[in-house]
Amino acid sequence: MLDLKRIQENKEKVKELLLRKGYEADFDTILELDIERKKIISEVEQYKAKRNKVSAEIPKLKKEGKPVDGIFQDMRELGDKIAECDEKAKSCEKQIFDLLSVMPNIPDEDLLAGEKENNAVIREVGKKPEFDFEMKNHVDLCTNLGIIDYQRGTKLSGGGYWLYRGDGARLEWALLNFFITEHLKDGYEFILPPHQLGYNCGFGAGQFPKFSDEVYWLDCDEDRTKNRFMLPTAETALVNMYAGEIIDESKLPMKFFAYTPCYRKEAGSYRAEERGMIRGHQFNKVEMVQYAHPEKSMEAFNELVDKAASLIEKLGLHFRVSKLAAGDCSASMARTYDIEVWIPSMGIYKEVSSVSNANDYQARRNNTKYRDSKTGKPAYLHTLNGSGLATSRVFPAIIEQYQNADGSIRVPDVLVPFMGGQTVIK
RNA sequence: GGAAAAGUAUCGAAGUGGUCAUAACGAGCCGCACUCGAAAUGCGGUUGUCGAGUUUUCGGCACAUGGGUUCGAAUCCCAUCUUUUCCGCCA
Repeated sequence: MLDLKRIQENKEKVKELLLRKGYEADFDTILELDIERKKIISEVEQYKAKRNKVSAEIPKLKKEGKPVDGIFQDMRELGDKIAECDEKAKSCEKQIFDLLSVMPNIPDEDLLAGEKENNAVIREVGKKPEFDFEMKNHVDLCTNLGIIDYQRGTKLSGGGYWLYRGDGARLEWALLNFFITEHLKDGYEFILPPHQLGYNCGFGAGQFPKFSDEVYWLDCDEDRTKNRFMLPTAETALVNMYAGEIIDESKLPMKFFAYTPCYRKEAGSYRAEERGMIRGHQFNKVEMVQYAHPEKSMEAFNELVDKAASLIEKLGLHFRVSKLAAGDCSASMARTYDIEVWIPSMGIYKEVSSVSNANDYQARRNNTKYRDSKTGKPAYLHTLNGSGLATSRVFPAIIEQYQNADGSIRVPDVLVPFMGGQTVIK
């Protein structure tokens, strides 16, 4: 949710920044509605003040035995006026709210305008592995080893689902355990949230109302605000934990991570060209979230980027870090860096982590505040999130980058302890 | 899923149509006094939000949420949510 005050004070600047995201904002309607709203409120408050004053006198008059019928008549009329104004003010507020609800976050000023083509690689780690044999893709490797069962996954649930089997399930679990262990070392609190969330969580995270078709809905109420959905990322849960609360400043930053599967419809996506486990309807992910003081949120952001990168680095995978152009950041985010791992068979880098700073956008939507020690007043805090990491992209990268000539897979050193000492999958 | 009870500030809790909503009473927290210091005691302060002025301020709204009745609702009525207890089901 954007700050109406910031729009009032810097209309053109905000407009320009949003345009970098490819979003053409119309603020005039909203600003007019706000003026109208204030006018009505000023008016109705005078009526209400009068009603309160008169109401307080009625018991006294009654005690003195004075007639009050005439006053009741006047008050009834005043009551009607109040109801009418309240109605109008509410309508203005609702319109303003609805307009603001669908506006994306303002990108940070240093972001370039445009889409993917303007993303900038800011860091590259390791080298593309070279093979002195004919390299295979992860789908063939996994199928031959029997560690991923695509066919039976499809049999159970349709396209975009697979089964992890045997050493495959073990490798997946080892990855998750490795991530969890690393985050615990860094002092993050481990959370296992519900996978089914209420509408308000989707709204708070900024996914709804605009992207409510991208998740799986439970229940059948026609009114989606009454239904629950399967979370598309643990961020949706973590970022709403403190909705409506005022957090003591001394508790910031608060650092969490959660493991959940992520459920996504991925309707109309690139399924055809993305075989295997690159894009599924259900994948495992460990997600990191920080609640930060606004002045410290860049610091938190850098920490999250470094954490995500260090996980891949420890796995010994070749990857790069990209700073996304404004238009490639998701709607809720002011700034995003992607960590992309090399998938040899595809000849491209694929996102394994997306680290973002929402600034106060999510906090405004779900009303999460901290008490500022300087002013003593509550203020919106900043929320940040980053995958740490999504296994479904790391897994194929490991399979492909660690493949041997005979089709077996060497287990990355850091995972060996989590695989019970096993060093090769064959 | 069924039944009953409950939801008021940081916590416990009183208020059951107007005079007791910033909200009694108790505790916590902050400041001051007493003290060499602490404890104890005493005094004062301690919600959020919106609007108008912006140096002191004034006013509206909020008693789980949303409606309704009324000149007037924490209080009466309806719906929803949550919690607790009991019953049912269950890993």
